[in-house]
Amino acid sequence: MSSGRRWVREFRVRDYDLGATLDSGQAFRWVFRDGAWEGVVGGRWVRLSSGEGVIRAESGVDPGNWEWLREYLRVSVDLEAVLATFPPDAVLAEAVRSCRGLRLLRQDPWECLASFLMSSTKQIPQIRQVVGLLCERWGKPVRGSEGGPMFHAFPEAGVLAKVSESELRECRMGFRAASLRAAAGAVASGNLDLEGLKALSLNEARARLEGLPGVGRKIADCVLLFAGGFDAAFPVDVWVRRALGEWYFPGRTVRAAEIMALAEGHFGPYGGWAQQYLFHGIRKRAGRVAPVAGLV
DNA sequence: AGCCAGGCAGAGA
DNA sequence: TCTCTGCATGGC
Repeated sequence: MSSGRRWVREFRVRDYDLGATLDSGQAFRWVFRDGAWEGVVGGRWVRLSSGEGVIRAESGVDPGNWEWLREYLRVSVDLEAVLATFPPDAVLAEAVRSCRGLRLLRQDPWECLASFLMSSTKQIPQIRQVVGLLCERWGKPVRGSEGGPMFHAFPEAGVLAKVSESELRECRMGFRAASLRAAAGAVASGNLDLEGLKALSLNEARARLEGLPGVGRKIADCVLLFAGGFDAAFPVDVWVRRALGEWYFPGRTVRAAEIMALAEGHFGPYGGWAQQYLFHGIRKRAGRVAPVAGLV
């Protein structure tokens, strides 16, 4: 083991469940090891753990002023204020109770888009595997500490744009490879300005993303919610569809249009957060969530 | 062994 | 506008 210098920063937080946040299907690169979460954010390795009213971040290389991590974790978001915007219904109250401290991250738009492009009809552990393979093969090497083991950043769009479809398929992503390659080309060429989406309306930004092959309503909403700052974007996947159907329309079959109308109209300006509570809540109930607790 | 997974797009009704 | 289907791959 290296005994070199370590940089540490503690963020004062309350009601922040790091495990639920990092392992609820928003991001796919966090690994829980020796009591902490290890990952790479914006090309920087970091190790996160929960303490008494704080999130503790460590790195073995100079992290600068840590603002990149504060932004990623959205430490300054007032969760109580977010929850106060939720409609007062019993279903949502129960979901919030079962996932106390779950928060949304602010991720890099390219990593988020690419990851969710590879996600369709895959289980979360499988998505993690595919993303991991992609990073190992084409991501820039990153060290967590002087002389320590090597990690990898998420591959840049410009790199993936030059990779052949069959090489991408070697990362086990199957038919999704062509879409990933096309998206990488659009981003690398400047044809699609992901940062610029943040200045658009939700509908405009969504339409831009849906212009990419392989990106429909659901993947677009994931990117807008998890990376674009659109807290009202409400991705509807199989789990959320199940939760809305079972809990808001119990005992009968529901048409897809009814689900979408509820998703768009019921949950308010932080609907995406409500969506994440419903998603994590029903997956928890189904036994699909690893029991790593840690509410600060 | 067969069904399902943080979907999408094209075809046919 | 709805429903059906193929697409790759792996977990359960």
